[in-house]
Order: sequence, then structure tokens, then C-alpha cells
Amino acid sequence: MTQTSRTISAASEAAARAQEAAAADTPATASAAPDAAPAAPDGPKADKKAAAKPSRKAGKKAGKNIIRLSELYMPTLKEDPADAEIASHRLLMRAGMIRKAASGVYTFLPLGKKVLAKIENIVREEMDATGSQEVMMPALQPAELWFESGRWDDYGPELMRLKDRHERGFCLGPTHEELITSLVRNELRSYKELPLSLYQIQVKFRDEIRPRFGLLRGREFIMKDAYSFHDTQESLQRTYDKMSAAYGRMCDRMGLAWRAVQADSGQIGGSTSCEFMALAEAGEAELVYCECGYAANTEAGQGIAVLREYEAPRLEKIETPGISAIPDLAKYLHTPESSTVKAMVGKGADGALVMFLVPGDHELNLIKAGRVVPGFELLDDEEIEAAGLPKGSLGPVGLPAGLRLVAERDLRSMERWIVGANEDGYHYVGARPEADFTVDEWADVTVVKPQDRCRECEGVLEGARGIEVSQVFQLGDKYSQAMGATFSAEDGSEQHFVMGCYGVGVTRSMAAIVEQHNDGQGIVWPAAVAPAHVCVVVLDSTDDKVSAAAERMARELVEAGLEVAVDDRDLRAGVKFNDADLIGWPMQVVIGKRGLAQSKVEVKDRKTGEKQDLSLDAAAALIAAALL
RNA sequence: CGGGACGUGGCGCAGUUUGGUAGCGCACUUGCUUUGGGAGCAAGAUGUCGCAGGUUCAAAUCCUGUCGUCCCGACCA
Repeated sequence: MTQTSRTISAASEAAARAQEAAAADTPATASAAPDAAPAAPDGPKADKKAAAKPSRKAGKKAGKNIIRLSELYMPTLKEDPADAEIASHRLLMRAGMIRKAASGVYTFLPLGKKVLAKIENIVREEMDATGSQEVMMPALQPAELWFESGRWDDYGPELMRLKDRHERGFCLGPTHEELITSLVRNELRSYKELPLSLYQIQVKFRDEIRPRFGLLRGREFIMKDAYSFHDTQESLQRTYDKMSAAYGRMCDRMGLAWRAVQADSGQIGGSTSCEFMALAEAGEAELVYCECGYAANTEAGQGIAVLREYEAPRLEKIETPGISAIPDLAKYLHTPESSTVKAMVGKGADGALVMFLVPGDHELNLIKAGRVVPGFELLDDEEIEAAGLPKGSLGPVGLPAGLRLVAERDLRSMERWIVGANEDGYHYVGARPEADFTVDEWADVTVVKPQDRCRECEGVLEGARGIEVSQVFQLGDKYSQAMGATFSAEDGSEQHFVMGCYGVGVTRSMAAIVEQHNDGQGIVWPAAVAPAHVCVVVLDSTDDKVSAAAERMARELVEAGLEVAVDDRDLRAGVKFNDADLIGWPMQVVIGKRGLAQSKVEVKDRKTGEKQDLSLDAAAALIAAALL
């Protein structure tokens, strides 16, 4: 119990710290921005180019940075693709940024690739700033490493397995703990070299049970994964905090509305873990949060269930004809679902039967159940029958001996329970723990849900949905133990590395950004990740004066430090306007004969839709001011 | 894996109930006109109807199998 609450506060503190750290760092980022921001999206790139080609200023060279739509492979779609449901999938397809190659497998076209590069650069800059060093590990990994860690079996069918011509086993990496551990175990030998942090931006493979929602859940995707090695837990904690702060900054720079939440560490393993959620209805994750700062993924979080006692003077078996489901039972007894108790039977790895009891309006959390009963699995219908139990109306009263009973700890706040009578069509009311049955263990086993009370401050938990864009883990020595990765400590002893790992879903972030930044016309890219800052829409591209003015405009913008696209295609105005809105350049400059006659161009802000007629110089100045 | 749906020119779809030898819109090619919010007219090209069997004089259409894709579910007794 104490241990649990310590886990809670430790994890939630970590989440809150990440959120705060990012908030606190925002001014720093912002103050760095005046230097960095003009070049931020392509800072290092621009520097390199400037160094390599000092002649960049020669007009022709500058012109090379311009994206010319007349030459760009950018097949936009007028209609929504039939197999795309959510906004990001639909719009990225329509804007000609991605195409599907197979279920959950996508090609990135030139514009999509540019956005990807922007995101990768933000990630790279923030990772470099933490002192992590970029490497590149293979996607193709030998099976032996996975035998060593035990995950060849544990990872399950999601692991893409294959054999080479000599029948040797390989897999396509879904993550790289094994690889990185094998990399350092022979050559990272001394505590003096610690801590060490390495990262890569690379393609990952997971044979998802059901790929869906375009880039949000693919079978092949790009991930930034980092791994850190330490001699002590304290050292790990420092890096973990640094990474968390960096992750918050990445989200901010990508323009994401996000929240750091306490998470389960799942298949990766380890103890403390925190996820960064981009808030979105299309998100697959549910989370709860509280005013006090507590926030958690519902699969990992804890709350206090609010229960309503059903007045029953004593234990009484009542007839409930045809009723087995909780909602029907509650309705039949005119009481909230929270005054009933739901029973679920499963078995542990040893095959012993266990019954879990949870409030009727809550769900059993299988992850938590697995912690109480290792290898826990619910019985299927046949097994229930074989065990001599009824399918509905399960309950703790009068159970066969030897069946272990585990109850949600919050149920202790209720004296009299409504439970199944282990007989079709009958339930008990007024059943009292200890008097009418014996609970072997009280534990936290439910899925937290909105309206539960916060365990930290007793406030009411709110609910939201999110897209998990990144996650940080403290792995401890799970992999260094399994794979024998040790170093020499100061006292000369051999010790296992303490490890951390940190992932960012790059392609998933791209989808998350679109989920948060779109409207009826298309995508509205935040400037930092847009394929270019501004598009010069040339309405009469065959008119020499107009195209000359457009060229001048484009060059001026490039010289001001902006990334520029020019829609110089010989197409009708409406098509170009619609494409520009669909693709989502943050700003548009419309240049046509009509405006030029008055020496004016139109500047449109994609986000607000605001349009202004301005002189060429004023337009360039306005755009530069708005975007830099 | 369970349930549902869908595979017909590049894209979006109709045609399938009631078998009769493939159509619409967009895109594409050529020409003319047009040109500030997805142009008009004319001419043209593009499909072994996912694949494999079967039934039939005849199959996009009926039957069987198979592959692919999407949606829902995969704890909520």
C-alpha cells in the first residue's frame, strides 16, 4: 500500500516535472529563438550550406532553395480517399504527402518528406542539446540477441521475424534495447565513461494486430529512440528528467497541445515511465488528469472509485430473472451501477483460479491484475463452464474452496455489496466481506476513469483522449542483467548498467500535428514543421511581368531567411488557392495581374484566413515578421 | 483472431437483387475559347470487373475457394 502510493507520487511527480520543466524552459527556448528561430527549422543545415557554399547569396543559388510546384511531384486529391477516416490520414493523402504501400505501410512523397525532415530536425536538436549522441543501428537484427533478453518469445506475434538463406533467424527491430546493449557491453567498461546516452532516428517494424488511422498506428514507422547507461539510479534519474524536459520542448516546438502522463511500461519493461500525449479525439489512449497536476494514462493511473451503498438490512438472495449484465441489474434494483460488484474469474500462470471483484461501474485492469497474479488471463466461456461456474451472476458468496479472491481496495469503503449468486437469475444484496465471504487480498486492480477522485488531492478527475507521441522509461537493469552488460565500478566491482530508454514517434507526431492543426480547407501547419513557410501563388504564370514580380518576391523572402514555395503551375486560380489551403503553407502571397496593376499583392494568413493587400516590400516584411 | 463491409480505367463511384458481353464524375491527351476560389465545348486514350475454380449457350452479376483493404471488437460475464 505504501509502496503503491509511493509509486504513484513518484510517477506523477515525474510527469508533473516534465510538464513544468518544459513550461519553465519555454522562455529559454523563446529567448534563444531570435538567434535560432530564423534558422531554427534548418539551422544547422543553413549553417552547413553557408559554410560549404559562401556564394549562396548569388541570386541563382538562393533560387535553388525555392520549391517550384511546377516541378514538384505533388499529386493532390480533390476527393477524400475511400479508406481514410480520420483527419490526418485524409489530409496527408489529399495533400500529396503520403501514399499507402500496404496496410500500415506508407511512402512519403516530397512534401511529406520535407515535413518529416523538419520534425526530425527538431528532435535531433533537442536530443543533441541533452548531450545524447546520434548513431544508426540496423533495422535487421539477429534472433540470438532476442533469445538472450527472452523477448523472442515474450514479444509475441508483433515481432516481424524472418530467416536468411542459411536459415538463420532475424527480426526487423520493433525497438533496439537488445542491439544497443550488445553494442556497449563489451566496450563500455568503466564507470568513468558513464553516463552515456545514444540515440538514432530510424525505421521500426511492429506487426500490429490492426494497423489503422494512417500514420497513427502503422506496421512500419519512424521513431527516434535513445538509450542511456548509468552507474546509479540517481544518475539515471538526472538523465530521465533531462529527457523529459527535452520531450516537452519538442512537443512545444512542433506546435502540439500535449500533456505528460504517468504510464505503464508495457513490453519494454522497467519501472517508472511517462508518456507525452498530444491531445486529440482521434487518439487511441484515454487519460485522466486533475487540477493538482496528477495525470495518467487510464491503463496505468489510479483513482478513488466513488461508490454508492445499496441499503439492504442483511444478506438476501433475490431473484433477478434473465439478468446477468451489470447495467440491467442496476436498473432492476433502481440503484447506480457503482453499488454493485462485478466478479471476473481467470487463472494465473500456475493454472490456479482467481476471482477478481471490482465496482460494477469500473473495469478490471488486466495489467494490474497481472501484477497481483502473474500470467493472469481471464477464462473463456468454455473454461468457465468447465470450472462449474455460471456465465453471468458470478459472485464471491459460496464459492468452491481453493478459489482465491482478490478485491479492489476501494470496495472497502462499501459495507454491503450487491453480488452475483453463482446461479443464473439470482443475486445477493447486502453481502458483507468477512461476514459472508473472505477476501484473500485487497489490491488496486481497476481501470481509473473520469469522475473518480484523485488519489493525491481528492479532486475530481477529468478525462481526455490523446495520441501517445513519445514515452520515457527507466529500465533499470532488466536488459543489462539478461544480456550480461557490466562495467567496473569505482570500487573495482563488476556491476550491471542501470538503463533508461526514450522514444519519440516521428511519423506519429506528424499525424498528431495534423490532427490538431486542420480545418475544413485542409492542413494548417505550424511554421516550424511546414514544408515551407510561405507559398507565392502566381496567378498569371505565363505573364512575364507577373512571374518576374513573383520571382522577386520569392527571392526577397528567401533572403529574409524564409523557406519559400512558388506555385508557378499554369493552372486556374481556384485550383491553386485550394491546393495552397489544402497543403497548409502558413502564409500565402497571391500575385496576379489585377493586383499588380496597383502594385499590390495579397497576403493570406492560413490560420486566421485574414487577407491584406500590400506592396511587395510591405508584404515581404509582414511575412518575415509573422514567421520569424 | 471474432463480427461487418468493400475490391469495377489513375481517383471517387454506379451496374450485381432479376446473368445477355461495362458505364458516370474527376483526372489524363489534343484543339479552340476561358482565366482572382476546383472552367466550357469538341475530339480522344485508358478496364482480362482482385485472383482461381465451378454452374451456364452466355458471368462484373450465381456458387465455392482464396488474396487484399477498411471499420468495430478482441476484460467489462
